[in-house]
Amino acid sequence: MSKSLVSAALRGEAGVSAASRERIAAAADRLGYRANGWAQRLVSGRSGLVGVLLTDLHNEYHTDIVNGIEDAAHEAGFGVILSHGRRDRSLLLDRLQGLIDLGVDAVIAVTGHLDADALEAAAARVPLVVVGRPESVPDGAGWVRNNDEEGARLAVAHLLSLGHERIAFVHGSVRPASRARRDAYRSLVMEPREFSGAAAFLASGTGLTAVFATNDRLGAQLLADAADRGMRVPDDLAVVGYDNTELSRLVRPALTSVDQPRGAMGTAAMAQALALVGSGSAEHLIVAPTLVVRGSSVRAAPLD
Amino acid sequence: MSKSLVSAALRGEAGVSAASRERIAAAADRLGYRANGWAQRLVSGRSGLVGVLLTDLHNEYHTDIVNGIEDAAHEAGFGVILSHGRRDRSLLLDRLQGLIDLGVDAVIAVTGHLDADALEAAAARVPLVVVGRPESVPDGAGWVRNNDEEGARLAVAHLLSLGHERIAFVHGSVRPASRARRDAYRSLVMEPREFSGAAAFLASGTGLTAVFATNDRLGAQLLADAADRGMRVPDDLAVVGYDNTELSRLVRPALTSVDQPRGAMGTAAMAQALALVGSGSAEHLIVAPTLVVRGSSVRAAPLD
DNA sequence: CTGAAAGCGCTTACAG
DNA sequence: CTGAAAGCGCTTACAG
Repeated sequence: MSKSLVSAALRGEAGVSAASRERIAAAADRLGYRANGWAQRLVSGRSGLVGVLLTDLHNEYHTDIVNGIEDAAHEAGFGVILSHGRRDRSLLLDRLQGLIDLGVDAVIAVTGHLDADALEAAAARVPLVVVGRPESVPDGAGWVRNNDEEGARLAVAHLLSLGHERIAFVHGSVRPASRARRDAYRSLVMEPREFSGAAAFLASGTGLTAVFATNDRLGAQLLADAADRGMRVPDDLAVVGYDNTELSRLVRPALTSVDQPRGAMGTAAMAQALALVGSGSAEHLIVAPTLVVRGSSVRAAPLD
Repeated sequence: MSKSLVSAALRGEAGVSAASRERIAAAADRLGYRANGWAQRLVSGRSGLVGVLLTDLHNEYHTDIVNGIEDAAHEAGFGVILSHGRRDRSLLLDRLQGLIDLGVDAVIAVTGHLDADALEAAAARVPLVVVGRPESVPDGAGWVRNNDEEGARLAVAHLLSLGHERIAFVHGSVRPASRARRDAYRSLVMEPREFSGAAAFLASGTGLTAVFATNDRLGAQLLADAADRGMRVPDDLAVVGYDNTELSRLVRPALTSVDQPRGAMGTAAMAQALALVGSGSAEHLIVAPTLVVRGSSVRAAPLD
């Protein structure tokens, strides 16, 4: 039983008799032997690992994308390593560097918070796929995002179809995704009114009858603030959010929201990462959002 | 400029002149050189990495603990690798094995979902710290959890002090933490009534006036279901949750909830992991929960 | 500070 | 299938 035989058997290489394979597996089991991963990686030059960089763990949007990535990675025999930079730019860069130094075969950045330079630098060192909407994506990197313009259109068209004419847009931080939604909103509404934060909107007292929030958290905040002021939703105010997270189902009235196919986005991102590792090139993908109607915009809507 | 000098300089070892250090750093920068981490780990036998095993990403409870771990790890010069097994037992075991195979210096399992055997096997292979409440924790492993009995006592005492006499307990899956809360609840209430799930409670129509939910998600679900049935909270029904997550602040009325010092728990877990790596032994830590009163139990409570 | 040597634990050919 | 050899890219002594 040579060293090479054991190595081949343990890695499941062809050309090892069933008898040896079994004997070796049994012995390894008995001895608790496991190949040293660092030595394997050192010699093979590949890690079998893909690094996932997250902005924010505590957000279902990110989580479901990660699940999609993990499913696809597992199927391809890859391990997934998660790292998260909260919303701190320098922390995010630090974690990105950490993943690259670790030697992952590819990085999937699930964030819109990295600037062009940082992405450029990362893409030069490792196959890179971005999920989300940063300022720009370097050539040669993969990219998956939803069609924000279309999502905004769905939201606004829904409110217009309900007879609302004075519709506001509420955003938090102004990032590319939010900006795209706002631009689409502007092009569809006669007198666009934008507010930064739920409080600003409600304090304005402008008599607007509907609001499109750029994410569910803001949407939920609007519902809470409206309730605190004794406003009835959707009668006094109709609200539409974005992301269709669990939150949209837990609040009352439940929140009408634009859905992104998160699992599919993760799976596609992993497929692009594999393509980059293999052929060196990857496609970009823009997925279509859909609208999920609930009680925050239509009284008779199902509770979900 | 020998290989050894470069190695020492790059690792910031003492005994390298400032001049060499600078020249070497500059050259490395120019060439884009970075030491191969696998080779370093292979030869040093240490990874500088701690693996964190999560049950569920999309839960603020877990997220804040991770933040605490990361802060402490960063301070100690350690990197953090996250891995998550959703709520699937075999997936969780798989990920745990993956972390160990990767060669992390310690594993922090932020979950109560691993059974005694799995924990025992893991602890035999790597310094292990558990955050949460599994069935049992192996000797030699670190452990951090909150005092569930005390948390339940805070919740029930609060409701009793408001004059409620018929208080229900609602749980989801029955795990040790939930069981401990239930046992404490039982010992404090005259006629304990337990329900599995929010729907079961509300369908019962028993005229109970208050409910203690074993987590915020269930609490939020109870609020939603109560609203759907036209019940007024807290007048018709008072609700208390557990975990004091963002959800408790976003729903209306806002949810009274038991808080665990999550960040501190993460920090303590990392400290235990370092102690295990160093001296080989670690303490157990049980932290005290506190009660955060909001509108779901007291009408006049601040909105938060 | 320098430089050559040994070795970390594997995989990869290669001759048998 | 076997076994010896070389090498992956580093760090660790060690003699100068």
